[in-house]
Amino acid sequence: MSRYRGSKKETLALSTFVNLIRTTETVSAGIHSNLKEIGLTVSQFGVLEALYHLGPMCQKDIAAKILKSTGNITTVIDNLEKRGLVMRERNDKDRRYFNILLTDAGSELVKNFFPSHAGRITEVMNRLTPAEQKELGRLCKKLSEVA
Amino acid sequence: MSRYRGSKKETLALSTFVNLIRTTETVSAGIHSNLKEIGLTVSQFGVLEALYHLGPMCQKDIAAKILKSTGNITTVIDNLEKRGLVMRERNDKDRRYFNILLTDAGSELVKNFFPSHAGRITEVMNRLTPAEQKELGRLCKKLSEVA
DNA sequence: GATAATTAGTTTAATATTAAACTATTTGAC
DNA sequence: GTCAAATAGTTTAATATTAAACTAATTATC
Repeated sequence: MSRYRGSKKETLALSTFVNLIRTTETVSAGIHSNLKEIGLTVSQFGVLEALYHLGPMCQKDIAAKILKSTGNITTVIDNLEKRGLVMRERNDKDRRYFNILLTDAGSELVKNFFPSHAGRITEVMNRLTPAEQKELGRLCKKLSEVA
Repeated sequence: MSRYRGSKKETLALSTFVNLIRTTETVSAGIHSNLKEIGLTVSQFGVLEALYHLGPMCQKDIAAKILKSTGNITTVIDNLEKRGLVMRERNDKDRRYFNILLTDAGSELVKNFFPSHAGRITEVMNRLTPAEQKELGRLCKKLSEVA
């Protein structure tokens, strides 16, 4: 097998890319595994977290924040609404918008869960020294920049 | 908002984590956007690629390779099989297994698509110098290690 | 001021994804 | 050799996810 041979530059790029993707998926899966305890999906938690840290937002902004389509946000908000964790509030200045708000239950849930969540992330990321974390951040920023 | 205050170490860990996740998702989405051209999902392409580079495999090994559940692989293989890109072949030594093979059409598809796919990855990763890519690889490896 | 273009959100149809319960087969322990 | 445990794969029920077509509301243009 291994029927494809690229240049040295290409080989390095491919292996770095695969390494990056797999590391991120593995780390992310480990950190999010505890969400099952509170019966939330990663996207549901992402929405609650965004609302908690940034305040009420319309669905389009939520979609941009968690990098998903607006169609998907409709579904996720529907499910969160069914469980009483968020509310839709029609914007009366511009009736195309909903303002999405955390309910008290939603706010409580994030408040209670977030510290242990942050602790889990810290524990994993602290496998790197602070200098290494800063370097990783710099490399990510450079990778994201649209040249 | 911003109702949560952690230590300096925690703040660095959280921002590095978010940066890593968002960068990987953005980079990955950009690279995989061309899959629409050939009507494949990311998982479908991942399966074809694994079979192409590593040879025939059973479903459990495919699942491990692309970091998905075996239940999911059943669905993905079903859809690839419907399109004539892979075949299931019962293993006669141990009839619990299927050997999953690329068809000629599947093999052709990967062979034709892979060079431009590799090119796209190389283009993005080359925003980093080779030394930076190696350092990113080292940091990923360190992050993945179960201490 | 009527109408065209734009915008926020929903719906639809398709595939993905998981955990958990399940079937079929093989292996291991007595 | 028989029965229990383990293993590969499937199914089920639920949510996720997207692109594309759609509705309702707003803004811009003439």
